[in-house]
Amino acid sequence: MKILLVDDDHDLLAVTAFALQQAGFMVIKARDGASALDAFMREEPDLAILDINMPQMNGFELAKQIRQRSQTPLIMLTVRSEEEDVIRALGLGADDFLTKPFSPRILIARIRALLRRVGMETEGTISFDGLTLKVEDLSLEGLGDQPISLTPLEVRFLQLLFAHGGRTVSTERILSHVWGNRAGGNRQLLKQLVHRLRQKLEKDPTEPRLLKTVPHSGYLIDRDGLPG
Amino acid sequence: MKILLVDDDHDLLAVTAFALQQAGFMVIKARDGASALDAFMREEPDLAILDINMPQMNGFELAKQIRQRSQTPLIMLTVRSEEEDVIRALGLGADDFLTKPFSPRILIARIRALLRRVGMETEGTISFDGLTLKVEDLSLEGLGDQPISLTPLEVRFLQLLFAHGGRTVSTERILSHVWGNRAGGNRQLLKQLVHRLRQKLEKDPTEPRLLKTVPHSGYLIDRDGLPG
DNA sequence: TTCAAATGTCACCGGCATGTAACCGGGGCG
DNA sequence: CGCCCCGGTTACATGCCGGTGACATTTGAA
Repeated sequence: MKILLVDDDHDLLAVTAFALQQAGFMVIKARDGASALDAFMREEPDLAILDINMPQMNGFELAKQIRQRSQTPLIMLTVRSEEEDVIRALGLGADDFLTKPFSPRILIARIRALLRRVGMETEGTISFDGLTLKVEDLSLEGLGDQPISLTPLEVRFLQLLFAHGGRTVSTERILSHVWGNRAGGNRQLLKQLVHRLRQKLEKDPTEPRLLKTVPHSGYLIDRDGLPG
Repeated sequence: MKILLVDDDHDLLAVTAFALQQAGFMVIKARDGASALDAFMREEPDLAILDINMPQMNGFELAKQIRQRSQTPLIMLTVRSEEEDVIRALGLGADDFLTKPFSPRILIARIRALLRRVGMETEGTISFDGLTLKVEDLSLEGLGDQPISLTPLEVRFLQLLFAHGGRTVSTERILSHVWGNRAGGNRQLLKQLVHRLRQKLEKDPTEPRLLKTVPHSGYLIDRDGLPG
């Protein structure tokens, strides 16, 4: 999991980066808005943490620039705890906001919560209406007596559908989530993934009850399709 | 957008609920964990805000119970700002965490950010007089018992009519909205779209009650044509 | 290195959404 | 009366999308 960390305070940058690395994240560092945007484009991090007060380009502008390009989760930091700042940051598209000084453990907990919400968390489990997806075990429980073992791609796919709790997820979203930008809009990849997954999950893969297609839109996990 | 608000402090519950209603949310209130869980199952809110300190069942346990069933966005509240509480709450599946006292504006901003991240902030549905157009699902509910599935073009068309809530929309406007510039003023396209849509929506497509023609002008959705 | 699982690529099919053409009937109008 | 514009209707053509099976390639563990 790759995180872009942007702050002009050298010491804080170092100590926060260290904490994140301890927690198992790969950290890209930047010290001003311009180079941060550059690094963002080059490295394509899974999440970005931006300080608001910076030379060159401040955090607000940087957040705006990033949001124009991608939906990457954003957490913003500031020393000031002005109400206006928080509202402005969240309004610009930031997902969370922390006031300095903050505990590294809390930052990490919030990162995890955010990654979980976007379906990118690589630890723990996600449950949905009787089904439990064990991310680390690559398995899904709650269908038959036996847990069903999954492949890494299948887990990433189900994570996204679970995180959206029964609502339709568009094919574009799925493609970018499972394959990243590398996918190149290749729908064939998704067709195969769905096909293979249905062989495992559905009693009758011809008539899907759980993993349903919404034509010209996307896919969804359907609670009505569950036994009982 | 329906929000479940749970807090045992009567005054705070009232004032927060009021602020949320002002912001345009529908609020379900509960004052303890047990009845909150009950209300959650019954109302199926789009988001829940839980206080941690509560009689019967505390916020942690409530969050855990909810998370076993669904991925509904959760925001947790507490007076104590203990680091352990925050980490525990986020670890249990909460998406955000606020320490009392908090500004209602910030709560609302964080709600919006969360809904946006989950994809619920977008115009996912448009309602008009008992009819609900679900854009993501390409479906229309409120006519028969079953939702009616639509095509992408039909959704774009109905989006425009719904947005104009019962007023006539000119053919030119429809053409450019549904087909963009590519339409080239081709009336035939619209004729077909209307015809096919009436086959789905109208009981007697010969005698339209819902999707009416305004000769030499355009089309409109007619509330009088609705049952009941 | 070897082998099996996971993933990517190709080709094809069937169905449906959409586009296109032709025709019908009414009404305004000369 | 005869013309034509309009909206509705029927019929058919076309292309895209999703599903499927077969096969190639990559990856990872033994």
